[in-house]
Amino acid sequence: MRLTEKRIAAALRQHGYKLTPQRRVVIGAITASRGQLTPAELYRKVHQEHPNIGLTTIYRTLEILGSLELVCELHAGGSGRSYTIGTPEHHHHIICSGCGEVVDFSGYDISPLEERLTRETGFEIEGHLLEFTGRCQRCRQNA
Amino acid sequence: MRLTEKRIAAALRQHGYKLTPQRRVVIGAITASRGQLTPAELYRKVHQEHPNIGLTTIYRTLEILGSLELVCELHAGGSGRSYTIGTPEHHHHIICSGCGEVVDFSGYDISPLEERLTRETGFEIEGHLLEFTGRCQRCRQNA
DNA sequence: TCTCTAAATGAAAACGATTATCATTTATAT
DNA sequence: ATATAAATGATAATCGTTTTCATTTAGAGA
Ligand SMILES: [Mn+2]
Ligand SMILES: [Mn+2]
Ligand SMILES: [Zn+2]
Ligand SMILES: [Zn+2]
Repeated sequence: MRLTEKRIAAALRQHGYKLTPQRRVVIGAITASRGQLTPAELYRKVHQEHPNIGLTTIYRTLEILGSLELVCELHAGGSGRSYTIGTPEHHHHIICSGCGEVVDFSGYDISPLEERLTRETGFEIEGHLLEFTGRCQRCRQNA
Repeated sequence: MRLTEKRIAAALRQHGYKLTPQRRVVIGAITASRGQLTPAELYRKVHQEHPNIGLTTIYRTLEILGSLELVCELHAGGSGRSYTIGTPEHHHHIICSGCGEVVDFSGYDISPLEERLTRETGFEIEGHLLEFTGRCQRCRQNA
């Protein structure tokens, strides 16, 4: 279940951030996309409708949204950042190498593995990164 | 079990790459390190003993070693690339957020989850990214 | 509704990391 | 020893991201 524009706006407010037109536009664009977006892609996308918005603001907005976990940062793709809309619960991602579509999944409990690692290595686990890449149904059929 | 300099050299040869002094030095430095190294760090490290080596060569060597899976690329750390020595078998990483030490672990079978995802999402899984961050024993004691 | 102020914006410049170019050197096969 | 394709390194170019700073503005309060 993906976050809605309304919820994201409310969360921003709750943390004392102002709800500017530029931020609304960025939130709208992320929410509308099924896939992952780089800051530059997002910029191109919103700049058509709203030429009065700078790339810097895109970066700043994404940083805030990321810190509040309202968007997810993806890592599996090569270099450079890319983002996708967040969800209320902890989850992970599958990313299509064909079209870039991002599918969330949850219900996978990683803590047994964490416990094993703590036992075997002495590490205190702080976080994890789990992503899959693959080909979505549509991309497989078109090939 | 980490790859040795000897094995890496042999693999390079096997794939038709020349074994230059610069490549030997890079391989030696990666093999000697317990942690992750960025290209720039690697450069600093080898430049002391071998001033006749360019940063460009570091990049090129790492790209080759990466493509042959002789080194591992890490993703959990913030921005920028970092590398660590490879192993013969498939494995994953735990990275200490304190000192940067990288510990390999294997024996974790991710395919049941892959099958579940294929069933539920229709994706054909191509690859995955699984990394943990945490604090190693030593860093915890020093804090 | 009007005023005020800290927060936000955007243009520009600065910055760091990575890649491309190209003349020179060199590892390796013959 | 020679030949040659591959590799190197200095430099410049490029790309993504951050900083700076003068200007604008959202939202709180009167
Ligand atoms: Mn997500
Ligand atoms: Mn490894
Ligand atoms: Zn697809
Ligand atoms: Zn440590």
